[in-house]
Amino acid sequence: MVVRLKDIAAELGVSVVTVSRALRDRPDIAEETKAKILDRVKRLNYRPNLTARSLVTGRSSLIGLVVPDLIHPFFAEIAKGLSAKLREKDYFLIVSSSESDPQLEQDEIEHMLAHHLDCFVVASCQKEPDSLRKFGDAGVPLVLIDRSFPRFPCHFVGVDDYEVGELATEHLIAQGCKRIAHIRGPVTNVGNRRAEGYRAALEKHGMGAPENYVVACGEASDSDGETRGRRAMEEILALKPRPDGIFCFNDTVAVGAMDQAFEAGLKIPKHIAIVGCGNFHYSSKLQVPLTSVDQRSREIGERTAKMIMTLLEKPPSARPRTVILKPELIARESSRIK
Amino acid sequence: MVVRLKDIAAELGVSVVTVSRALRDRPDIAEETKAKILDRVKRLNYRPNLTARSLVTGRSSLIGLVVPDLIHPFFAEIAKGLSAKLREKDYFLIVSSSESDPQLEQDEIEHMLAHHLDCFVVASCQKEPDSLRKFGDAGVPLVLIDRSFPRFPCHFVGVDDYEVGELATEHLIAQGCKRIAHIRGPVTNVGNRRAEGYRAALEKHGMGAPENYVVACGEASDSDGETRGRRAMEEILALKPRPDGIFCFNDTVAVGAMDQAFEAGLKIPKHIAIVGCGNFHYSSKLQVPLTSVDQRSREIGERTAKMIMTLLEKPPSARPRTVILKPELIARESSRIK
DNA sequence: TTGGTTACCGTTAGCGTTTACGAAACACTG
DNA sequence: CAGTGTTTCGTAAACGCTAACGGTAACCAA
Repeated sequence: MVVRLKDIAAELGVSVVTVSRALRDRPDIAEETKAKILDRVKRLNYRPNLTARSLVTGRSSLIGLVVPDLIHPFFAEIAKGLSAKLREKDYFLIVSSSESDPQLEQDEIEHMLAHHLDCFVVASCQKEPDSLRKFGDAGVPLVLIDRSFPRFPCHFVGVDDYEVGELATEHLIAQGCKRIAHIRGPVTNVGNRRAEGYRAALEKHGMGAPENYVVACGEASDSDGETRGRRAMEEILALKPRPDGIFCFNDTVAVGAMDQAFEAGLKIPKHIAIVGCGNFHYSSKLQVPLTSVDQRSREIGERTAKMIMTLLEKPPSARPRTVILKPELIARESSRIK
Repeated sequence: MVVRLKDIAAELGVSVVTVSRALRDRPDIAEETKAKILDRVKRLNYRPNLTARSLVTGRSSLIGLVVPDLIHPFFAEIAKGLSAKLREKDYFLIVSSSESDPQLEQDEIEHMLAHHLDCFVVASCQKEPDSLRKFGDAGVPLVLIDRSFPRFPCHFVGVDDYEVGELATEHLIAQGCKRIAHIRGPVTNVGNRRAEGYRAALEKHGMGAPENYVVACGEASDSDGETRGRRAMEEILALKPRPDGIFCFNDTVAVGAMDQAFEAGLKIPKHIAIVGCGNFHYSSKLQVPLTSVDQRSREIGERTAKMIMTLLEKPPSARPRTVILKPELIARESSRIK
């Protein structure tokens, strides 16, 4: 049924190795025989069994991608950019969604390791990086994206989240906001750094913010981000004096926050200015187009692909490689106070 | 470095096969030895090499998914539902985005076939199904989703697109629209069936529509769907008398169409009612919340996973299995005429 | 001629696992 | 006690491919 190397070899009266050589474009084969073989290969519609090849070469041409949520535009963009670049080098992407569940993430990674993938790309939802050390043990390169860990040196591609918080807050200040609140994300490096950037920007302008101006909304990257945004906004709207500007952890949360504000009869940006993060492709289409900090998801995917290639081509270097992209603020209606 | 069956066998003084039996929970092994082996397996953190297993069993536990666009919420949802269900049975998903390019789709499928996946799930952008016949030749089950082909019997999961067109159009009629136009999608089964449903609904109510009320916008599933929607809307707005209701091929196109209407100074739904298709998760958050026909993407993913399981467990049956889901209209502001 | 190089191709031995088969030990039957 | 069945294990072969090595023939320089 399915054609093997052996079949082609038998038909042409050559050895299996010779056919293999022709297919992999090896130098030690005569042009004439090579042509003959390739012709037959094409006519028989032969496809090399990559599983078998993988077993002997130890390379599978498969890359693992584990993200918290595949629907989330940020990760979907990354997956797309990554997949597109990898395709050029004949690599495939195996994806898995951890649903922001650290245990599930661990299980999936453990399972993926059994498939002997060439490299892993993980946007990890772990609190501590301990479980990620198994990659080192297994000798498989790991590239973290979006989220890194302090004191865990590892290849990384993402934006500087401190800068994200700073950028958003500076913008609100420039728009004339006096009382700027923050709906912060989970207690992870990302959440912490954005909050730090937010505080730093305020202090730089001699503004500061009371403790209760920072409201946590939990694991905001999953699908109920909107609900979390609504709940956080409820708290914020109860504050006195009411904040006049909010930096939201991401656009999903911002959408929920805006909904809640509308229900309370408030106008955006007149009463409250909103800045989100992620610049999802629908953020410009919202009822009130949302100002957002772009996280360069497409570039993250592409740069990650590039990093993987150098990682796989060159001998494993001890030094972790890092690509930090500059976030970019896209100003829209939701923060246009003037 | 990496532990093999052989290593465990050597440490315990048993044969490789015995260890293999313990791991796969085979009956012909003593409980005592099995416990001893499993204990050692756990302590050494052994992971079976699934590549090697795959080579001999002929099953890889990998499923291929090829869709036109990974960012597209419809396909992203499908990927998520599929991946979640497959995980329960220890299957992984290899994804690829064809970018709505038939040639690219063919190449990717061809390449994927070399990896000896257990099953393929394809939302094909081919005009003709000829290139899909290779699955039959290769003996790999194929499940088409979202898009099927007339006169090409194949496993299929999706909604009835004729019904989609009918449902959307009936709704516009019920809302009191008198001149209903259609921004149609590509000349594929999906595009054709929706247009047929649209025409049928009109005729059923004795309305009909002039030829130029149907405007094509091309391959609308890719990322520039909005631009295509705008261009199509331009044509429609030039018609006299101007249509008062439009059924758009999908929500992305509808967004573009609405933008164009806004720019022309029109109000939605007052001057023109809009119905989209797909019910993307942002459609309810738009400037004017969009009425849309839900395509049950999550269910498609899950039902596809279920179908794959029966396909892989049971002997290959000749009869193609088909799951046709009922589309559901979600009424929102964009068509609320009263 | 001899020795050395090069071009080309085959033989052998795996890669890590599973399947098929057989053997040993033991218990049970008549 | 021979014969039969059952339980538990090992040996050998295979899955389809590639890496490593060896061998042959042809050609060239000394």
